[in-house]
This record gives sequence, C-alpha cells and structure tokens, in this order.
Amino acid sequence: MNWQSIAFDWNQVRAFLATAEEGTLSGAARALGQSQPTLGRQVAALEKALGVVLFERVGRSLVLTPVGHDLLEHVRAMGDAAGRISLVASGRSQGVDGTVSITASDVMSVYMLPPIVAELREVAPGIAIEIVASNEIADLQRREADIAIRHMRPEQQDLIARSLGEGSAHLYAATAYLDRMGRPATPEDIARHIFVGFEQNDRLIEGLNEVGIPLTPEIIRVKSGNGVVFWEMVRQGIGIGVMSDDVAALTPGVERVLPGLGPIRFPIWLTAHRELHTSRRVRLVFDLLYERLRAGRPS
Amino acid sequence: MNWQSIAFDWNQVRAFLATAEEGTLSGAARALGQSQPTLGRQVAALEKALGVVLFERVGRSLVLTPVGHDLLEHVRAMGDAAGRISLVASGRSQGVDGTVSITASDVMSVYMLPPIVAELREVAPGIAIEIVASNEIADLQRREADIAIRHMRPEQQDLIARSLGEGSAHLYAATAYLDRMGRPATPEDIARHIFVGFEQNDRLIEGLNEVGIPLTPEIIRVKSGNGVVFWEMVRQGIGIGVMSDDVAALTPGVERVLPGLGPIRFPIWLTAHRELHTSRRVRLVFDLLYERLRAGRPS
DNA sequence: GCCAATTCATGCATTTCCGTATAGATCATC
DNA sequence: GATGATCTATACGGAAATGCATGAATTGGC
Repeated sequence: MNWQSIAFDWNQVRAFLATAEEGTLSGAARALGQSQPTLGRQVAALEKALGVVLFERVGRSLVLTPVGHDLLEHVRAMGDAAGRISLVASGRSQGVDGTVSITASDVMSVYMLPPIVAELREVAPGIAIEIVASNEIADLQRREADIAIRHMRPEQQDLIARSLGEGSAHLYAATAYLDRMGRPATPEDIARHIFVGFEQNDRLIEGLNEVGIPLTPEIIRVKSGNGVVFWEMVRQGIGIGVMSDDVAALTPGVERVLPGLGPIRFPIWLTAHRELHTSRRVRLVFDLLYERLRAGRPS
Repeated sequence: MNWQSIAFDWNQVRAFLATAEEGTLSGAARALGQSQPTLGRQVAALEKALGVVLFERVGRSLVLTPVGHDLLEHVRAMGDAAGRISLVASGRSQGVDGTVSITASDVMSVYMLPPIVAELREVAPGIAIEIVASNEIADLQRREADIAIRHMRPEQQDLIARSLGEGSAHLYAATAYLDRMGRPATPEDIARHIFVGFEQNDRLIEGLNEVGIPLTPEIIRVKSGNGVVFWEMVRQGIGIGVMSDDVAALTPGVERVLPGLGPIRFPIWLTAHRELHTSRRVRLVFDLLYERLRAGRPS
C-alpha cells in the first residue's frame, strides 16, 4: 500500500463531497453540521494539498471544474464506503440485538422487502426481523409492529412519519392475455376487457376514474383480498389489474395497458413510534428501509 | 445522501486502515508519518464513535475483532478510493505536463505496458508518453530514457532503483504443437523437441540448466533477437520457448511444458534518475508503473 | 532467567483547527 | 435602480488534536 499517496486529510474530502453535492458551502455546512467558514477552509486546503482547482468561484456560487468533476466520481465512492462502514458498525454495535417487527402490505412484503431483509441480516445479524404481512393497517400504538409501511400519512401525533415520496401505478396485464384479447387503444376500449380486482382498491378505482378510465366496481369479475393472489391472477393472464410500477417491473411476462395513460400516484409513508425512534435497533432498521425504498424515487 | 451517517472522523478511518494493514500502531505511525500516540488515540476514538471494538488488545500487539474484520473490507474500499483521488489529482495537477520516456524490452512494451499507458492517459492527459522498446539496455545517464524497466539491478549509484520483486518464467509451447509432437513427460524428453530461441537468453538457458533441463545453445534451431517475433513463433506452433508467466497468461493457445518443473526466476527493477525522481511528472509515472507492475507479485 | 528491543498507554506544551461575528459581493425581486 | 436575502471570505478567541518524552508491559534471544 502506498501510504504516502493517501496521507492527505480525508475529512477535507468529505467537505468537498458535501459541497459538490449541495452546491454551496453554506448548504454543505448545514448538511454536515459544521460552519460555513470551516467547509470553505477545508475545501481550499484540499485544493492546495492535491494541487488542483476543484471549484471555480463565479459570483456567489461555486461551479465544479473539469478536474473537480472527474474527481467527484472517486470522492463519491469514498463517501459510499464511509456510509457502508457506518451501516455495518451500527449493525454490529453493542446493544442493538433484539427483534424488530415490520408491517406492510402482502404485496410489498413479498416483492419488495426480501432483498432489504437479506441486507439487514448481513449488516446486523443480531437483529431478528419479523414481517407482519397484512393489508389491515396494524396498530402501532398497541405494538402490533415497530415499523409500518403505509400508503397514507398517519393521523396520530405521537407517531414518527417519514415520506418515501410517491409511488406510481399503471394498468398491467400478461402479454399472453393481451395477445389473445387485443390491446386496448383508448380508455373506452377498456370496458370490454376482464378486470381482476383487489378488494381494497376502491381508492385505486377512484384513481383510474381520475386519469380517465370509466371504471365501476361492477366490472370486476375476479377479485381477491390477497394482493399476491391478485397479482398472480393477472400474471397468468386472467385479466387486467392495477399494480405499482415497482412490483410490475420485477414481474416478467406482464406489460402496461394503455402506456400513454398518466400514472396513478399514491403516497408511501414509513412510520414508527416516537419513543421507539430513539431505540438504536429500530432506528437502524428504519433508516435502512428509508434508504432502500427511497432509492430512485422522487423525494 | 444521508450526511448524518458519514459525519464521523474520516481520518480516524485511515488510522484504522493503516493499523490493520501494518499490524501495529507503531508501524501505522511510521507508514503515515504520524506519531504512535496519535494513531492510538484515533483508533480508540473511532471505536467510540462507531460503538464497536475494532481490536483486541492482547499482549503488545493488536488483533482484529470479527467486527473489525468485517469493517476492514469497506475501509479498504475507502482507502482505494482515496488512492484514486490522489492519483487523478496528481495527474491533473498543474505543472506535470511534458514528456516521459520509458524504456523496456520489446516483449514487455508490447504485452504489459499498453494497459498501463492507457490508464496513464486517462489519469494524466497532459503527460506525453514515449515507449522506447528495445532489448538493448538504454543509458539513463545520457537521457536515452527517463525510466527503465530492467531485469537487473543497475550498478550506478546515482540511479534510483526499486525492486518489483521477481518474475517467473516457464517453458511454453502452442497447444497445437504439443498435440502434434507429444507432450514431454520428463526433462530428458525435451531433447527431441524443437526449441525457439531468443538471442539474449543465455541467462535463461542457464536458468533452465539450473532447474534440470539439459539444454545447450546448439539445440536452438530457430531464433530471433526480437522477443515479439520469438513469442509469435512459439504461439504459432514452431517450437518450445521460455517466456515470462505474466506474458504467457495473456496469450491464448499456449500452455506450459513440463508444468511440474520449478519456475525460472528473474528480478525486475524499475530505475530512474535520482534528480528526475524529484520531478513530479516522472514521479507520477514511476509510481504508477510500480503499483501496476507490482500487483500480484511478491515484493 | 535476564537483557534488549518493541509495543502500547499517559502527561504536558504547542500547534492547529473550529466556531462566532462581521464585512464584502452577488442575485432576485419589486 | 434600490432592497433584501444569500453566499463567500476574513479576523479573532477558544478548544481540540498533535508530537515529544516517559513509563509499563510483553516478546524473543542468549
């Protein structure tokens, strides 16, 4: 290992990373919980230490130089590694052992959570995870779960809620079904198709009406209260159904119906007890869920 | 970006990295050019900040805990990223522009240097590279090249020489040749095979004799002073030849003859002027050559 | 079993770095 | 064009980290 080459101040790299990501020294200072003069000095010192100019001081804001842009890639890698260090250390830290229960819809439990749980198992082997897969909204107050993933903002004031942005859904059907029954070209064509329903998707039907699909609950001939069963019926070509794009993207053999139709948007919220939020164990799971479910989603 | 999670002291991570790699705090201090108490305090502070125990203090040395071992992987990634930052910054730094000439054997110039030169072009676009591919030993004193890759330690005292460890060579032949002529099972079988010679490989013949192959210069019927021509003849099945394992590994269609036979070892040295070693431009190329040619090689 | 060589831990003086306060500069808005 | 908001750069006092010197403990060799 060439120790001489990495003998510069690594904290100055973090200062550069935050400044480049946030756009301003002041913003970086707010993000890192430091002062603006400190960040400015650290970035200047890094420029001096590396012998390159990272930012062009134009007006009141900073613009990355080409060199700064090329360096940013590796600086991000350094920051990512720092994040993993923090994550693994948190998971192995003393006193996090115990059980964390997560409640989510059956669909999300089946299609979205497993890889996150796998990562959690690696990061924090001492934490046991219980998944409560249910479409009933569990009562966090009564400790039916520690963390809930819901599609509405909780009303109770003593719950901590953090928005995961908005999910999007479209109409989907199996390619085999569409090959057989024809692909609807206009919203009106939908009426002569078979719809697979999900018991609690009144709100989704409202959403469909909003985006211009004249759908009534009566048109649904096949339905299930279990979202996985519902989706399996769609996948096997029984009819058209509404599904979140995230899950649909994971399912081969299905395609969008009326792709031009605007998406049905729904909020996603991560919820936990306020007091539990001070538990390092729950905090760790909460933060990881936030990071992984937020990925690639507008916040 | 979750700035809170990377708000710990990154320099303490470097202290941990150096300590884990070097094995002792004192060694890490020597490597980083800091004092042993500083390193000790930084590692202790990192343990406190992350809430994990990294080292078990047993006797006078430190042993990684399981947590420390798992973290080391990500810490290394952070260090690698830091190294790349340093490398790219050095390459783009002011005042490195100019030409650096490297002399090496034709074989090494053709088979080993191109990818390194490609990386150098990316890292330091301002540096022009000249490769002097020759099996004559260039005279660095007379500025025939800035950096030389040689297979012997230079005698002159005013040259900076750095060992790249030992290379290894074996007998190789094209698979097609061996299919046709049969695979020798003992060193004695060699005598009835066709040998392709390299003009300046008297030392290699000595090496072959040392490892038990009764070879005399007379047995060589086909030879060339150009190493690339020599190797191409071997590759096309004309006969058996001696080649460095590094180059042979890059050549499909050739295989080792008498695989059990111990390797022929030869030293590899990187050489530059002492005064040129203070030039940042030459220094950069020298260090990159060292790192890349040393990779996977015993130092 | 003793001695020499290393290694890690601790006190103390000094240097360096950080945060607060403030000035200077720039952009948006009316 | 004036004003307010926001950003960067600089001065200064205080806090924190660093290096040196030293002590305690362990290992290896004779």
